[in-house]
Amino acid sequence: MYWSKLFIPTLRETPAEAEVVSHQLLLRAGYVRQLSAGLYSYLFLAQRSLLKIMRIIREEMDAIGAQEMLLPALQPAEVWQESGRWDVMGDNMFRLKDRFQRDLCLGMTHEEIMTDIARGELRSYKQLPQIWYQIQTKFRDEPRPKSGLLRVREFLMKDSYSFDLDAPGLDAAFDKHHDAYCRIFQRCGLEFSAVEADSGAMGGSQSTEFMVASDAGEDYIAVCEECGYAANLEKAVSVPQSPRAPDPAGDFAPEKFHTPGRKTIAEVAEFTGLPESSQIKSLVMVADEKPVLALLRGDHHLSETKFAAALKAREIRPAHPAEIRVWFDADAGSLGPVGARMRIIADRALSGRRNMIAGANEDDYHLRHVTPGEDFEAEFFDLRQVVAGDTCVNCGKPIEVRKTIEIGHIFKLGYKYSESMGLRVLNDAGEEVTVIMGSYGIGVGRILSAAIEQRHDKDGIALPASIAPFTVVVTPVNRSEPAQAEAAEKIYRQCLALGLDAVLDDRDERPGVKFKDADLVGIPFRVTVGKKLAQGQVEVVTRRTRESRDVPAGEAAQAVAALVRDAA
RNA sequence: CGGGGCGUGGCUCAGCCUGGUAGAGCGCCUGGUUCGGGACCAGGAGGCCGGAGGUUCGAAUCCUCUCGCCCCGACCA
Repeated sequence: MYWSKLFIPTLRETPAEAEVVSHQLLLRAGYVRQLSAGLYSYLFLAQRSLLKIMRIIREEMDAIGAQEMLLPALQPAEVWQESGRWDVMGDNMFRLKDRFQRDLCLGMTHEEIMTDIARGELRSYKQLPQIWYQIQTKFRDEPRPKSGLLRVREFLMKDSYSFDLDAPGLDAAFDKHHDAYCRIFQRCGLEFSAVEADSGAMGGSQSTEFMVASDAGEDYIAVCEECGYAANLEKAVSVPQSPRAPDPAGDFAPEKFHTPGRKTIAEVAEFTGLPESSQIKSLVMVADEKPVLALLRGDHHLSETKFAAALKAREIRPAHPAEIRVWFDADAGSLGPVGARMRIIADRALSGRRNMIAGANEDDYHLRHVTPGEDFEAEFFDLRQVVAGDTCVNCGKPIEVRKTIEIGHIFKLGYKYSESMGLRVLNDAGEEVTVIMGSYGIGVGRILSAAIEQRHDKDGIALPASIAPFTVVVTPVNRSEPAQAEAAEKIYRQCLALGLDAVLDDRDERPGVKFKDADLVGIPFRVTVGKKLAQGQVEVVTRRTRESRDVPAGEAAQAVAALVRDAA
């Protein structure tokens, strides 16, 4: 294609509304324009990249025997009511009514639709297993769209769904997806981690998330470089660092002492001269409308996911100050387990500790010599959030915490949808059995954003050839030199003949403008046709590394093709 | 939903406090000179100052309401 004819609206300056790098660059490089909060138009360049990403996804999905479909985005309430998610999804779902006042929604995901298709058609174990997928726009009424294309209200997802007769079948489908996903992300040039994850509102027994390390991300993962353990922070386990100071030995009774104005763990630590790890942190939570006191070591943080899981609670929240006042007759900052009249659950790191500091449930007073199991009773669970510096439960090496972008998530759904929606087949004994399902998502747009987050520099985007909008740009330096224009045109045609995705920068612009734009847009290879043409030479430049080699003009296209092959 | 910030040509922003006929740079158009990392000269187009109400002789500027966008938090298939 000829650049002069293309719509590539690059910006010299960074638009003010963009905060994260990928967003800034997508706007500056003319890939996207924003219509409204969380709604983006994907312009020519973005669409080319997305099509390449989707082609990779299709190739790998097809390779594991998955079949592509196209499903409605507009969906009737009935199927969501059947699965129970019409209520569960709450405000996250876009809902509307048709002219007959029937309830509809815009699909956030397609478990219900796929299950509905399957239950109408799958009758026999002989038809299993099946893997069906779709690449489509999905909708979520985000409370706060943000970070450019990372959290949006309308987004392109690939979702696949597996149907199996039994658990080993599901395991196989899950593993196939795991492997296919690794290949997809590798081909997209991403550095990623597959981590254990919480299944959340999707339901199901086991799930793995695919995460790309990035400061623009919203998720944290815990990783052990040594043994490969990796988990979402919501779920991660670790061995905490030992308390900073040993507990006082001896069998003491709790003893109240005055701590005027000392409310936070840090203030009490400073006041007592004892480290935070010698304190018991008391958090008042409300789980499914019932008060619960959660206890942690002073320097630890509560994992709300683990807390909810421990109580099997659907909804949890911190208690309001007014509630705390009523229940304890003291304010947050002076609370403790001794004498608390509610369910108490404690993190395992408190098990076996003695003579710690805790709030006295009286404003401006704390207790010393508080011993779990003696001075109060609690149920022990793992409630603690992993922090950097903890050690791995498998190998004892240090755990690292990384900020990440979630680009894929695969779930063993189990029987959640097949049970509620009645998807059953006959097995070889003629008995009716419920089909077991899995679901497997990839955020297509997120791959693009994540790739840019990982691969950019001060000059712009540096995507790998596999997903860059063009593979090579041929740039004549001086258009007024007919020889350069002719040579560039010829090289461009040779690139096309070799199957390279090429663009000829035939704009009547100064060379600096063309170089800057090519760098910004992120075309992996550039053939510069300039003054060395007099000696029959042109330059082949690699965007990422800035490496440049002179080659005879007639061999330039071949040289680029070779570089593309090497990179793949 | 709570807290904060911002809405002025396509983009980045000044002007607002202290009301008096709307500015700069970049981009865009025309002509010319240029041509290896976002050129130069000359000429030109383009703005209901987010919207509505109010105060005032007079509002981009002051007041009220409203809409939108961004950030932090809550939330996050």
